[in-house]
Amino acid sequence: MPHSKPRVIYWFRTDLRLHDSPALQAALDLDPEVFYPIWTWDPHYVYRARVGANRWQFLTDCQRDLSSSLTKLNPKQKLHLIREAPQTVLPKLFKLWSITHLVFEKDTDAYARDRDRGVMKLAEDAGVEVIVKMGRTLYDPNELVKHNGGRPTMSMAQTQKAAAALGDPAKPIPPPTSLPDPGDTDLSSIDHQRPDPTPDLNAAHRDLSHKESQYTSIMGPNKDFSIPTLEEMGISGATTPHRGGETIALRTLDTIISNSDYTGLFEKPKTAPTAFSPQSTTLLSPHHHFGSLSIRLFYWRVQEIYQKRKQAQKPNSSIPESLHGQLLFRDMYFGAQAAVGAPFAQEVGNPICKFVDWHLRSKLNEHNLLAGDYIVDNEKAESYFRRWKFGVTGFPWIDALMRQLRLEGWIHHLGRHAVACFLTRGGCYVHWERGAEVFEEWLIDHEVACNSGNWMWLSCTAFFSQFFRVYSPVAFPKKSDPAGEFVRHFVPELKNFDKKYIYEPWKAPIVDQRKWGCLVKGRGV
DNA sequence: TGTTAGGTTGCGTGC
DNA sequence: GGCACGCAACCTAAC
Repeated sequence: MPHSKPRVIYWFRTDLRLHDSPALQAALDLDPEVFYPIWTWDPHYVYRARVGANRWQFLTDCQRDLSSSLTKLNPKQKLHLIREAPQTVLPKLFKLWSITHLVFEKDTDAYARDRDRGVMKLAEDAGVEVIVKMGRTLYDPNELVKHNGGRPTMSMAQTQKAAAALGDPAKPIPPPTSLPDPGDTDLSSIDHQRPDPTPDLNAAHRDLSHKESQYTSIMGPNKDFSIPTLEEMGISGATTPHRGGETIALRTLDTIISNSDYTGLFEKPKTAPTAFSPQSTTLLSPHHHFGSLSIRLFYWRVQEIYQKRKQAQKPNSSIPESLHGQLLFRDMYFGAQAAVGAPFAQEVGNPICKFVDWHLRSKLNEHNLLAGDYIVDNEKAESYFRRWKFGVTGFPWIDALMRQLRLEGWIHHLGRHAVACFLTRGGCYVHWERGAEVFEEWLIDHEVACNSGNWMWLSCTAFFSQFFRVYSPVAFPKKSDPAGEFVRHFVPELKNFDKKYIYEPWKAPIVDQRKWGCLVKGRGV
């Protein structure tokens, strides 16, 4: 039976918000007869991407918050979380729900691009119209590249120039004030396809005493499209204090914006990487990753502050150190990624990445893409790598950062510089791809474009080449934390050490080491 | 085709 | 404590 009004699936992915969503707006502008906000619980991310407990928690925080916001707009609505791969379940939904339109925000990562290309073909086959809108960055990365002569955006100067040609970023659009009903949602007639759980890159995070049950039923254990719990994922050990969701994101943004001096004078290089509780930067990056905060809303609210301060003749910081600069850096990396494509996250086949004969090179698959494993060419390098990962190098500054990363899923940008420099050109000569994989696993704000870009930057393989600028694990943290409070917090075995030795405890006399309760250098070593 | 200046965020020294 | 300077295996846009 032909339908006069559109029947729309809105496919949420990394755009977990209602405010300033061009794609959501486009879906609602269709004036749908029925509207299905869905999330597909994709086995690719569950098993084949590296995602630790803290990021799973952040994601499900965002999903729960979004779902409750949808319900507030229409009590019949929620985020319909469907536990099957999008590639297999979407065609079944198109048919079952007589869908006319599929709408989603563009995702620029390699897997997502392939997935979306496939899904668009399936939609075409089913006679479903697809609407895709860019909403993740200040500028469409492809447009930035076009205005950079078709080349990857490799510096802030290039990015600023291309951005200037494109004009101001779009103004944010308000959230919807109402939502149409969903139609019939029962999926029990669907032939549920459960994924193959092997190989499971996240096996280390699964608690073997719990059996995972995330894919047992397509609508969840209570057949209500519930968001999977960490228990259902078989994952335990989320330890981060940083929580997700649009509500928290908007509240955090308000707090930042309400501090005119902080917002107007923000200069990244002057923020302390040793500050914790509270941190010295905004901690909004995970919200940008999951889309619980619009990048354009942040940009324009900061712009308002700049304007007001200018009128009051107060100083403002400027790009690249300013808050606007931080947002533009993100666009620079997205632009570079867009021009390079899938090899952006690796060295081989990546035209912007310089070859260095690092230890622990990646194994590649038949397409010359990372195979998920690496070659141990050198036992010492492997040992350095493992000690780096788990925060037992013996350099307190490095160990404190890596422990904070594992525990909280976030470390300051300059802390990331310090540990990345240390693992690669600064000390261990381990391949930057190893470090990037650890960040992928542990960061709650992991973003392929920014992560790969920053690792190439710090390893001097792209974007940056002044190899002689090395972060000292002793001198660098001293600048902002001479007493070593950060180290004392995250490496508590050193908490009694005198500040004279806090960054190089091996220099403390053995008698003092005994007195302070931690023997760094035993006799005979 | 050559030269030059500049690049978000270094360190150690000396004043 | 703050600043200037040398270090010196770079890269590349702009002229």
